[in-house]
Order: sequence, then structure tokens, then C-alpha cells
Amino acid sequence: MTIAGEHTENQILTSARDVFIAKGYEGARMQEIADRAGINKALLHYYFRSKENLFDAVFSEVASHLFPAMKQLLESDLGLKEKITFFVKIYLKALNENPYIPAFVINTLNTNPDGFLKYIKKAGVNPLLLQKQIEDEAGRGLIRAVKAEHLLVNIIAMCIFPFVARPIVQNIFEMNDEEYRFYLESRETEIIDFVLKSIRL
Amino acid sequence: MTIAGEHTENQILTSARDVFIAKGYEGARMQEIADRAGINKALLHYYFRSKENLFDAVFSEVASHLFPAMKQLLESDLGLKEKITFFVKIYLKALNENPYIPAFVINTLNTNPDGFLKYIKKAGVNPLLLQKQIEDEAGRGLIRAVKAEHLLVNIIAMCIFPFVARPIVQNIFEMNDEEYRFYLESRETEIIDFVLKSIRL
DNA sequence: TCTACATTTGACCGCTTGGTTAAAACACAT
DNA sequence: ATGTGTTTTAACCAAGCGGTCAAATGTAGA
Repeated sequence: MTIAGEHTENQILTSARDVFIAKGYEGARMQEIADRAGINKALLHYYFRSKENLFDAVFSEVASHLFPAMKQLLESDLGLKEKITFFVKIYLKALNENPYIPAFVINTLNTNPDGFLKYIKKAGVNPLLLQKQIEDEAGRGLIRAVKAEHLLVNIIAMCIFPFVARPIVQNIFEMNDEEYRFYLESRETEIIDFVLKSIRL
Repeated sequence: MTIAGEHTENQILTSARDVFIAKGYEGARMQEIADRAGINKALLHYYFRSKENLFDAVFSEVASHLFPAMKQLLESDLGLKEKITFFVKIYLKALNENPYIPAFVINTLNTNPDGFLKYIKKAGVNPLLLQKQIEDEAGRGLIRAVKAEHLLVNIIAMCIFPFVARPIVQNIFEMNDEEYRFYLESRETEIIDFVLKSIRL
């Protein structure tokens, strides 16, 4: 692969990601991806043999950024409260930089449930360590006992939801875009506070 | 409209809802909707002039079931803790009966953001009442002070997330379908407990 | 400059899609 | 039975889709 070739390939991947995220798999058009990449449509098939291949390439790139940070943090040796604090901060920062990814993932997840297991499995997120830490700190009277599979889901849910359901939330609370940006910012301390308050003794 | 006609129309709406939810707007095929309804494809256009019209009909029906229950509960005169308890129970029950609706709504919300505001506005969910009640009960020392726009979002997020991200959650925690059903059931008391613990003084 | 290979293009293809049409089948009041 | 309006159908259409192909262009070493 030449340097020019790599540049073209990256251009395609970037354009494809944008279009797939905005329109979903079925709604995305190979022509539009080609146009945005500034190339001929036939060239898409030269680099990625089919639409499905192209989508797989895009998705695996997105997925590869999704889990490792989570895994790394879960396996660090911080105290639980610090771990939760950092996790929420890192996670919300990542979401702010890619606000459309969760909806994209959810959409793909539900219209095409197959083909995901490999990415999830490969990520190797292991909640057992978290459970152990919870039990340990609960035993030492630092927090109350909670189940890891609920705590983790609760935290992630609270982080992601305002991004995937933005139009609903924004409208019910009658915020403009500026106010919503502010609202998203304020959720960082709010979620951390909410969780820590809940798991205190 | 004759009785037979109404029957056909309902048949179409039911089939259309199933297909739209399973495949999304772009992925849904008029032919498949017709087949499932046991009728000719041309008859779809006789009752609903276009695919877009049919989708609107389906979505407005779904949306009309989404908010009224929420609104009614928020405006009832229960104490906050009872209100939260009932809300989670009712909401999870509705989700269990229609587990694919949230993903469908999120998908539509993000690929076609327009046309939603009317349903949301019409629903008239008013969080001001909730905020007032929170301030009141906080003033009386029953709970700590929280912001309604965070509390409400937190609760709904925790309820919905395991339904829209089921494949991920199920896989990370290595559950089979039976175990996941059980997990979803256990979340009811877990969420209620998590929230009430968080807002205690 | 010639050669061999990778990259890029415009034109094209078969198929599926949402949508139309004219006629048939039905329902029902007279 | 007949006429009238509604409901249903098979056949069809133009447009748009993902994908292909042969030819053109670029790029490097010999």
C-alpha cells in the first residue's frame, strides 16, 4: 500500500463513518460516501469489496475505542470512589468528542445483532474484579454492598442516555443548544455525586 | 370506513410496527409489511399513501403510549419516594411488554430528528411540578436536594439502558437469555433502592 | 524510455425499491 | 337483478441501489 493509497483509505473510512453514523447502515449510500471522500464510487469497491465490508471496517474502528479505556480503568488499583469519579469523567469526555457513536452502536446493535460478539469478547472487560473490590470495600465499611452488574450498568446508562435521547430531554426541559451543552457539563459532577451518595453507608 | 376496512387498517399498522421496529425506516420493505398483513402491496398505498405516511401513523401510535403514563404519575399527589417506586415499576413493566420500542425511538430520533417535537410537546410532561415537590420534601428534611432534570433523566436512563444495549450487557456479564430475564427483573428493586439510597439525607 | 504494476475513472448492469394503474371482486341499497 | 361506490388485486414503471469492467492514468524501477 502506497502513502497515497493509505491516504485514500483513511479518507474513505472517515467519510464512511460520518455517513453510517448519520444515516445508519441501510440509509447510507455508497455514492454519498464516495462524494464526501472526493473519489469515484468504484474506488470504494477497490479498497473495500462491499458495503458490508466497509461497514465492518468502520465499526471495528469505533468499537476498538469503546472498551479498552473502560477495561483499563476497571483494572487499575484506585479506590472505588476514585475509580467511579475518573470513569465518569473519562467516559463523558469521550462521549462529548463523539456524541453520535452511542446512537450508532445501539442502532447497529438492534438492526443487526450478529457480528458484535467478537468485538465485545475481544475487549475482555471483566466485572469480576470490580465485584471483588466492592465486596472488599463494603467489608471494610467504606461503602454499602452493591452488585457490580447493576452499579456498572447504572453509571454507564446515566452517562450515555442524554446523548442518545437528546431531542427528547432537551425538549421536555425546554433547553436551547447552549443550555443543553451546559446541562451535559453539569451532569459530570451530578452523576458522580448521585452514585457516591447512593453507595455510602 | 367499513368494519372489514378497519380490520385491514389495523392489520397493516400492526405489521408495519413490527417491521419498522425490527428493520428501521430504511431497512423496512413495503412488500414485507404487506406480506405480514396478508394483503397486496398496492393496498398499503390505498390505505396510507406513502411509506412516510405509514411510518408516521405507526410512530404517532407508539409515541401516544409513551408519555401519558409518565405525565399522569408525575402529576399525582403521591410522596416522592412512592412516586419514584411506582414510576420505576410502571416503566419497567411497559418496557418488558415492548422491549424493542426504545431502540426504535432512538434510531428514529437520530436518523430523522424532525417531526418528533410535535409528539413531545403534545405530551406536555412538566418537570416543574416534580422540582417543586423535591424542594418541598427537601425543605421538610425528608430527602436531600436534587435537581429534577437530573433525577428524572437518571431514573429513566437506568430503566431503559438494559433494553437498548442488551447484547453488550448480556455478553459482558456472560448471561444466557434466562439469566438476563432474571437480571431485568432484579433491576426493579435495584433501581428503586439505588435512587432512594442516593436521595436520602 | 520502456515495462509492469497499482490506482483511479466513467460508463454500465441487473436487481430491488416505492409507487401507479386499470380492471376485477365485493358490498349493499334500491 | 341492477347500479354504485368501496375494497382488493396483478401487472407494471421509473428511479435508485450496490456492484462490475475495461480502459485510462499514475508511479516506480530497469
